[in-house]
Amino acid sequence: MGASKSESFSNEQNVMATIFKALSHPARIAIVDYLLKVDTCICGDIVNELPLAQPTISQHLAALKNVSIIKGTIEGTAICYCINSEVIGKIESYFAVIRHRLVNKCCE
Amino acid sequence: MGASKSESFSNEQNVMATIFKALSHPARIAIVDYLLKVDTCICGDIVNELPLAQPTISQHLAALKNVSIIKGTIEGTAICYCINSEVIGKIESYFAVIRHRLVNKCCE
DNA sequence: TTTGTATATCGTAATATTGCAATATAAAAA
DNA sequence: TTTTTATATTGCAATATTACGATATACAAA
Repeated sequence: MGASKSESFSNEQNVMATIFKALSHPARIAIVDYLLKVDTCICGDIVNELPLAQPTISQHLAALKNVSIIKGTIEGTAICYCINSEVIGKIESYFAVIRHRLVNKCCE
Repeated sequence: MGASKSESFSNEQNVMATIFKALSHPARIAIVDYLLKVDTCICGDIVNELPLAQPTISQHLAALKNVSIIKGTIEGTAICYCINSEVIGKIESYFAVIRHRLVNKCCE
């Protein structure tokens, strides 16, 4: 085998795993970091910021865009990428539920 | 190549990517879900809960344990796994920072 | 000690990811 | 139209992940 048996899990479980997979590479964390650091939404000069070739950055951006962690808006020739706070909120509430359920659990 | 160039990124970026990678598979999300659902910390009957073979579950548990999302305590022959709220807190503060920096950003 | 129970590790096949050179696309500028 | 600029896609090699049968380990019970 080798492929993950996603049919065996709930839709919600697959969705969360897919979101976390998008964040599972340091380059993509670095892209999120950079998008947060710059004041305005920034376009493709992420290529100058990271030690990766342009096609590689483009792939990582696509991975983040596919799960809507970032959004891209066309600005002339360039594309302005920025963080989509909606998905951030979804992740936050996932952990809020965990936090809530952890109260009065064992192992502490 | 094919290996991710982790040397090129900050330690914090690698740490966060590694934590998210541990959560990037639906079986591991299902394990976290299950650990939250059961009242007490549960041991290896996760094998009966998920449609995966015992060695596969063991691998997924090891992946979660490696990044301290879960902790395992030996209880006789069995091992009692449970969620480690410390790491959950680390992830929560990561997103709290993002949330904080998203205020007054563009793209909304 | 032998047996049973719980979990981990090994070996390996199938599949997915990563990275980049080369190339394509698409819109603005000349 | 041609050129430039910004980004995406293709193709492919290197590497990582996933899944599981077989086997090992480790401890408890008989």
